[in-house]
Formats: sequence, structure tokens, C-alpha cells
Amino acid sequence: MRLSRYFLPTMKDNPKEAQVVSHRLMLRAGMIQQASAGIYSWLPLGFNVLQKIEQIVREEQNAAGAQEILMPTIQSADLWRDSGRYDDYGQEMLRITDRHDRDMLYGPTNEEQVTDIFRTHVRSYRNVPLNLYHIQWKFRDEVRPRFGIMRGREFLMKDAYSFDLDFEGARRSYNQMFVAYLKTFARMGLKAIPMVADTGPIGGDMSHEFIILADIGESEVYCHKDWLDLDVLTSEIDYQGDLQPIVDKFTKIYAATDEKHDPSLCPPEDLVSTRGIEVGQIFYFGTKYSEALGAKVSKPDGGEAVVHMGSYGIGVSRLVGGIIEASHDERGIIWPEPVAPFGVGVINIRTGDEACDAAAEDLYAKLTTAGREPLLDDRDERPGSKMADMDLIGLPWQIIIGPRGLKNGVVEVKNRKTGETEEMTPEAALNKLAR
RNA sequence: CGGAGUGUGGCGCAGUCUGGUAGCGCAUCCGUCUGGGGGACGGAAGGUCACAGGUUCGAAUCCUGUCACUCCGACCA
Repeated sequence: MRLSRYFLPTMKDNPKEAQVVSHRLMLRAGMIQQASAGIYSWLPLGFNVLQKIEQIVREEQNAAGAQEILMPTIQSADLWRDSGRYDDYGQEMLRITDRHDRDMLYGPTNEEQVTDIFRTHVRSYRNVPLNLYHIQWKFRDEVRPRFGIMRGREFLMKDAYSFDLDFEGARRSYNQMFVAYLKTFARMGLKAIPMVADTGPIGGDMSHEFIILADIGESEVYCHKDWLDLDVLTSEIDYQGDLQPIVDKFTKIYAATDEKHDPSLCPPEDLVSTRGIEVGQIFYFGTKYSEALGAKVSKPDGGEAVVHMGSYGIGVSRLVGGIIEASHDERGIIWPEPVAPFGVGVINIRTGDEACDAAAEDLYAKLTTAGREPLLDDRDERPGSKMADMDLIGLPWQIIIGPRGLKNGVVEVKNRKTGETEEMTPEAALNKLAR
């Protein structure tokens, strides 16, 4: 992409309404624009990142055996009356009336809808386990939206729903999602700690919130200090195998949210207390919705079983802010490579200079061919503002091409994260970054 | 939903107390000089001062109401 043609409205000044770092940087980097309280438009740079995150989530869900569907944003109130939640949900649910005066709602979640799909088509134990997920916009009419995209009213969420014959099956499904979440967040360069979470009226030990540590986190969290240098999960996973050992490994070290914190379970000298951002939650809720909505399958012995369900959410749009909170400096964003909107930023220090133009165009073409998704700053701007913009939008690598270096046959390769720069020939730069 | 606050050009702000026909920095456009960390000079464009009503010869400024947004708290992916 050429910056001269790319819609990237960056800002030098901080918008006053943005208090937290990620919100400020997203506005300054031209990623989003607020449409109304807690509702945002996504501009090209922000949308690019959102899609990269979405794709990682999708790949890991598929790898774990979940199947993607797409359910609507607008739902009928009838299903919610069946489950009893139409009256329970309260003001957070945005209620709408259509032209025929029928009660509709903008979905805050999809348990009812997915259960309806299941009960319509699945009648036999042979067709479970089943795990269906979708990545769709949700709306919750928060009283007080804040933190920019991280606590908006409209948000993009991946939600998966598992259906099993019994509790043991549900535990296997739960473990699959548990491990898939570890892999998903690790791929984004995040350390997300699974913390014991409140299971509500269901009870048991099958709910975890996946939390990344950050000062501006919305809730107080507690964990053993061993978490801080525990390696994230990167190995290949056989999802059909026994996942319990992996789950055990990541649950035996103490970590709990505020509500579930029990000081007796962790020596005080090892306890770390900090704030965290919840980026995912997994939950086993038994037969709550299957019972209410009649999702039953026939068993091998001819009887009927009400299916056991679980739901598994990932805040896709929230992750954009979460990643920035976890990875930035005073100059701007520092994208982890897997979610970076472009792989390499090529800065032509002096657009219009014959040698600079030629070198920049050549590198740009070759990086494009190599699949590195380069962003070429070919604008006629001052060097300072080009560098400031490139640092702000946080691409992992920069190649800086200027007359001074070219005189000696070199360009400068800069690592955004470490700030280290290295001079080398354009060919060497290409070899280093094209991989 | 309680508490606090803010609405003036794209962004950040001054002007409001003490009414007199709107200003500054950055950004934008044109020109010249520049050119490795947000440059200089000259010129230009851009505002129903959130909205509605009222007071007044005259309202960004005073009064009444409405709306929007932000921050702190309680609540949530």
C-alpha cells in the first residue's frame, strides 16, 4: 500500500476525551472514529488489524473442531421469552419494535438462537458433540461506555457454543476451548492468564476468564508470581487426544479474579495483585438453555438426554485495544507481527529524489512479491513527520531510505520494538525481512 | 443510575465572571526556501460559538429548557 493513496488520518494532538493509552493511540493513528457513545467506525488501519485478529481466532477455533456459522444481529423476542431472559436481561438489552409492532432485539449474546438451531436439526446422540461458533457484532447498552473500543456498546465477539450428551463430554469440549484459547492469545503475542471465574448458580470449576495484565484493567486480579515468566502455549495440539494434562498445567498455578480470590490458596509472598483486561471467557452452564428450549437428543439406549452446553467468548474488537495496552511506548503502538496491519514500513525520506524513489520503489515491489505487505511512505512530507507517523502506527519493521545512506549504498532497517537500527544494502534488507 | 464537568473552524484551546458583531497554536490549500525526528517565510480558505426559547438597541457571553459527549463511582465480553 502506498501511503499517498491510503486513508490514514493521523493526529499529532491527543483528543481530550481519550484517557487510556489504547484509546488515544487508536484515535491518533487514525484507526477508529467515534460515531456515538461506545460506538465506533473502523477506518482502514483499524479494520485491517481487526480482521487479522479475527482470522487468528477463526483458525484456532477451526483447529479445535468448532464450526463457523453466522447468526443475525437482530433477534426475535419470542426465543428470549422461552428462556425467560427477555424479562431478566434488563436495560442492557437494546429492544426494538418492527413495523408490525413485533418485539425484536439487537442481540447481546446468542445462546437462545444457537440452541434453537440445534434443537431443530439435531435429534440423535450420533450428532454430538457439536461446537458451533460465529464472529458477529453484539450490542449491550452499557450505562457507561469507556476505554474507547475496549468497553463499547457495540463490539465484535467470537462466541462458540458446545453441545454434549453428558457432563463428561462437556468437560472435553470445555478443555478443547481452554487449550484453543491459550493458543489463540499466544499467537497474538499476548500472555492471557486463565483465571478461575464465577460460575454463578451452576457451580463447579468450569469457568475461566482469560485476562491480560494491564494497569488500566477494569478488574482487580490475583495470581502467583510464577505466571509472570511462564511460557505461553505454542506446541502443536492433538485436539482429539487427552487435553487434561495441558489444562492442569495451566490451572495448577494460582490465578483468580476478584470475586473468586481466596488468599489461603497462595502464599502471600508469591501473590501478585494487579489489574487485568478480560479478553475471553469460557463457561459450562449445563442444561440451563437446553432444558428451557427443549434441546434433547435420543440416547443409545433409546431414552432422551437434555444436552449439556457451554459457551466460549472472545472479545475480538476489545483485543485490538488490549494488544495496544500490552504493547506500546511513548511514540506509539508496537504491533506484534501476527496482528500488524502491514509487515514493513518503507520510508522514502526524500520523495522526488531520483535515487531515493528508485530504491524505495524497488524494495516496495520486492517486499510485496514476498508477501510482506509493505506500506510505502511516498508522501512529500518532512522526514520528521514521516518517521513520527511510522512510529505511531507501530509496524514491526521500518526500512528508511534517504540520500545520505544511498550515497554509501545502504538503507537503514529499524526494529520498532527495540528501536535498534542497522545499516545494510537494500539486498541485505530484503533478505532480512522477506524471509 | 448517583456525583462532577465540557460543548467556540479538522484537532487542542482562549474569549463567558464585567454583553459591543470571534481569536491563538497545530492541521489544510497556494508560492518560495528547505530536507535524516512533527522546519521557516509570505499569502489564502474554513466557524448558524451544541440546540431551542427568552432578556436587551445589541448575546459565544445573562436567564430558562433541551440534547450530546467526557470523567469518577456502582455494573458488564
